Amino acid sequence: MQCKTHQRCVRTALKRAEALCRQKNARLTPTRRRVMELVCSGHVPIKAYDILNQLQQEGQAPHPPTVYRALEFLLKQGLIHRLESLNAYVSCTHPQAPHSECYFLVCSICGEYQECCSDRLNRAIGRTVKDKQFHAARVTLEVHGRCRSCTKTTGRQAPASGTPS
Amino acid sequence: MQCKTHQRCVRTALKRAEALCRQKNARLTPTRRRVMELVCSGHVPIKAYDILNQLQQEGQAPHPPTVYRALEFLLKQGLIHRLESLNAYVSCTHPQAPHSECYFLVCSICGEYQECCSDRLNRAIGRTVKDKQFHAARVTLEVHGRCRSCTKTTGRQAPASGTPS
DNA sequence: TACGATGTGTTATAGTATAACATATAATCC
DNA sequence: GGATTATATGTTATACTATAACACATCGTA
Repeated sequence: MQCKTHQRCVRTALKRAEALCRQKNARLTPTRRRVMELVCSGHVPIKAYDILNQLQQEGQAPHPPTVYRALEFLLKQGLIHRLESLNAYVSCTHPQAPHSECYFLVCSICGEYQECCSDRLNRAIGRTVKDKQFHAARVTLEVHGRCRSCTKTTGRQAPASGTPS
Repeated sequence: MQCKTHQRCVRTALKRAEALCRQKNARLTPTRRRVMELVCSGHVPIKAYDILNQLQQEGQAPHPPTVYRALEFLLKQGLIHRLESLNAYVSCTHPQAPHSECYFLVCSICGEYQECCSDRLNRAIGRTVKDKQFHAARVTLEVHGRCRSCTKTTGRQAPASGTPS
């Protein structure tokens, strides 16, 4: 984990989500809040059906649409992102910033991801696209490989999914 | 379509695929060849089940694994690519070149795609990744937007899927 | 020809996502 | 407050995407 006390990290993210929704006059209902919390709960992308299973263990017995609707809401508010190459969701690390494009580095060993926004990359993509006289609306950039700590500790194994930090 | 006579374009791609497989001692069986042909048949990404349906209309009655195996083979040979953001497949425009990374521009209006390899982009991604001390193994870069001709002809509609060029 | 490797057929099922319609809750306006 | 509208959720069913597992066939070669 990149943070020492991940619980605090989650609390912060939720506080930010609440503030942002209030500001946008969007309703962060209990279900949506709980889904947000689950997406934040690790530094690892989470799948829709893992969220569903988790909710079902908690006494609620929601059906898939409930989860997908919550995810859709959170995506729309910019609170989370979807990783296309994994069919999985991650929380946005800077939801308050009016962000252009976000890029993701995903470690194939430990499963953790980093989100990065790079002007350099934006410019490079912008130029390439412009060369082709293409008008970009949405950019998906996902890099899979080994993160720093997994490159150092070569044989490192992926932790059990859902491990708290 | 970007080419005048798309049939020739397909023939060329198939010839290239044959040569490449011969060279690599890989077996381009009739099924694989036919799947390759279908992937090449438009400048539009094609879905696995569209391939399946097409094959089923042709008298063969293959099951999903047949199609996915053929796709897997073609991916492995570098003859096609998978677009993660669409769950769809496209033929590679330069299978013979030992290519590092390929980027895709996909038009949301007409559905056509362009494949581009850019050293500039490679460098920019390489630098960003290096900054994070990340070791990249696979890069997914897919840009959705409007292609040149759809930007010119604003109201242009997507052609019926499967239209030959 | 016998053997191992590779490719295909077949059945079943896992995993991901949404359509469509009913019901409930919240926000607004009179 | 009560009617009205908009938004959110519940529920059922189904569509779409992909793979596991095992049987059978074919190919290349010793």
